[in-house]
Amino acid sequence: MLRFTKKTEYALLSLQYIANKEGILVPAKEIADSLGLSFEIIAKVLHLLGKNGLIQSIQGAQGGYLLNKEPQKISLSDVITAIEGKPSQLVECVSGDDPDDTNCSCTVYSNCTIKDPMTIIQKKMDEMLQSISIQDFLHTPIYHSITDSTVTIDL
Amino acid sequence: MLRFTKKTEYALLSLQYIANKEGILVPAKEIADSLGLSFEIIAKVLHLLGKNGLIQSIQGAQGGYLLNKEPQKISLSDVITAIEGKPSQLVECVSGDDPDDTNCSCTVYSNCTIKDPMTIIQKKMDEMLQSISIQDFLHTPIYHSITDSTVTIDL
DNA sequence: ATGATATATGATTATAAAGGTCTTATATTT
DNA sequence: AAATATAAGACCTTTATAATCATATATCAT
Repeated sequence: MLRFTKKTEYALLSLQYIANKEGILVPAKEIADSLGLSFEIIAKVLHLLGKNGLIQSIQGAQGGYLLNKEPQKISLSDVITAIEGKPSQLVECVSGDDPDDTNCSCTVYSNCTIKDPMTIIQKKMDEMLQSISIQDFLHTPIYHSITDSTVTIDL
Repeated sequence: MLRFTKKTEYALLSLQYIANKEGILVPAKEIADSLGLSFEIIAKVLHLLGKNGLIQSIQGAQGGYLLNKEPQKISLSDVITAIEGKPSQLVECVSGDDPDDTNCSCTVYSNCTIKDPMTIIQKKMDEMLQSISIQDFLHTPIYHSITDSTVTIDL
């Protein structure tokens, strides 16, 4: 359906939140409360982002998360890959980075007649997803959190 | 999950097939047989393409389908919209053509902090989908159908 | 007219993906 | 030891996808 999953959406919101804190350890609960979402789901998303090196996790009391790279070095493509476990694939048999791959398990079409154009489309999509970073999600007009009363206004 | 649906895939294969016939009426059964897919599913896809003006349908014996516009005037965006009933939306609340829309029903985030960047991403995606046409799916190296023995080789 | 061919359309069913909750384990600080 | 916080897997519900089934309608050929 060509739609981001909710988890990807939550990941972007969380990364935006963490980035706006600039280096301060942020616990999952704070993010969940701020977004009005359940702790469990945000914890799961953050865990995936941590496992894939996008954020750093510090366990234990006073623990939390912080970015592991600069916002402009975390691409939308990175986020999707971290959350979904593999890069975006518009169709099952086209991977993008491997243009001549024979991973095509579709026995439906004896000779696949759309693979070549699909590979080009996939490549365009990848370029787009890689060109967008968390930096593009910062400096929103008004940023407001519940647990902390600072209001950032971008002029 | 950022993936084309099977119906969209079938629509592209069907449009490619019809376009390659250049003006000859093609019945749904011929396309289904050629692709090794069920008649019912192809008929349903073709019906949607017809209802949305991408192809023309002629009912009755000796009937079938043919393109209603030139291949370069049928965009990937048109195909998706025809099949899914509405344009592609990366997130529920961002429509693309209406940048200041307040269709955002998400009560989750009191102030949505990702809407603006999402609108930009949606716009980029729309541009990409509109830039690709059925023309880009033609002239594949080898085209072979079961019901007719012609083989087109693109040099 | 009528039978054959072909599209139109809704109902139904099965499978897969998404979304979310619950539970237990582990790590760290105070 | 208690409190705080992440790690990770099991489980359940809902939604979307995929495909089939069934029936109605339109047109051509005889």
